[in-house]
Amino acid sequence: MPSQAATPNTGEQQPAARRRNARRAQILDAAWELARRDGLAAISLRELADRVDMRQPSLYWYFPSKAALYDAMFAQGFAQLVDERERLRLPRDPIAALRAGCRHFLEFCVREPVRYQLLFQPSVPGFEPSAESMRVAEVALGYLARWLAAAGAPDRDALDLMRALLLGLAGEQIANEPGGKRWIKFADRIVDVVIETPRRHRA
Amino acid sequence: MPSQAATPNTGEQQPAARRRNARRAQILDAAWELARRDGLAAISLRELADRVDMRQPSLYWYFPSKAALYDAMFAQGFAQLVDERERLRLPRDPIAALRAGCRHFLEFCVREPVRYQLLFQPSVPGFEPSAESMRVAEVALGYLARWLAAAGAPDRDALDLMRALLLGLAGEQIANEPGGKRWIKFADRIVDVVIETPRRHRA
DNA sequence: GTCTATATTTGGATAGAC
DNA sequence: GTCTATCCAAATATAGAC
Repeated sequence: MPSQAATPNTGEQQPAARRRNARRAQILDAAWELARRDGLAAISLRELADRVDMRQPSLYWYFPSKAALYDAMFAQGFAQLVDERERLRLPRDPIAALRAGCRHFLEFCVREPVRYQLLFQPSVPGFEPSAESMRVAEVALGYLARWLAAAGAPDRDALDLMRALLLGLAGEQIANEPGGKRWIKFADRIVDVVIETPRRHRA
Repeated sequence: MPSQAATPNTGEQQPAARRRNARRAQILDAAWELARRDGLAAISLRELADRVDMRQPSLYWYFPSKAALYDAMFAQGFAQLVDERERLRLPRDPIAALRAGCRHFLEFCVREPVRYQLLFQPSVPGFEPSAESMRVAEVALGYLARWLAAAGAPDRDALDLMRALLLGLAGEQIANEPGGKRWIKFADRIVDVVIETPRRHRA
């Protein structure tokens, strides 16, 4: 997992700030590694510090609390999603574009199950993302909303349904057959459902 | 939540065993209560013991470990689902029956979010249900499989898809609007998808 | 910025008397 | 069956020197 967007990183940075951000990114990388191995909730600051050749209290110079660490991971995860979506080369046809975008989203989820859990499931007992991190999450959701609107489904129901069905497929794929396609192969089918059925079901 | 099926309860029971099972059920009830308040992973054996007027070590006479407590909750949750499904009065028409069964499932999930998390999400860090508990879970899944088969979708794909879409709706409903219908109102629509689309999508 | 040392809390689990 | 007493491990967080 690339250690991008560990910090807003907007504008110029003094060398000191640059080094600090690089170290933060390094810590985040190690945190994801531990999360992959033991689960998100089981990240230990002691072991995390070991991985980056630090003593545990030194982490507090980079993150004021463990919750802040989770929050940074949360924001980083959505920043990665936004970044990948920005780089996608989508077909011109809006429906084909929506399909491709959804397929990418499913692949994004199953590629890193632990990231999926942090971003889309209430996975860490006491953790709630900060308002700033939620904004990044909403930016990511905006892409799906625009793809849907371009494909002829601009309403809230379509977005709700699309999100739920995609997360349902991703969740089952990850829980039951990580690495396979038994669930995510239904991607195109559910896209058709969302953009086709509103006419027939006048709820 | 009724404290049923705390224990297999098959055959006759000596009075001593009966009292023990009643106490187990009482402990389970209190555990669900704590889970609702603080989350599943945050259940503390000390506070749990307080709730049933015991000292913490006494719990170990009823459950050999905390994992065993979670396992009993897991089995109990699925037993409740099976029990409710057994009592359902379904329409004769197989498609209408499938719809009703799915609507009930969604209602079952949103009625007790913490139970949904334990049964259908990897919610407690180290917990894995025992083989015996998994059998109860499979019995529950069997109902959905039979309803689908009767409605003309006997294949594995239909069951996979149905499960994923239902869990997707339930998960979003619980996460974003507990108590509402913004997602579960799509129940009938996704049922139609699963039983109608196989023809058109020859995957 | 990073360290040592430590505070503080909390948790699950066990031993053994009664 | 239930208790008291205790163990042991692990965690986050803080204080303050350098």
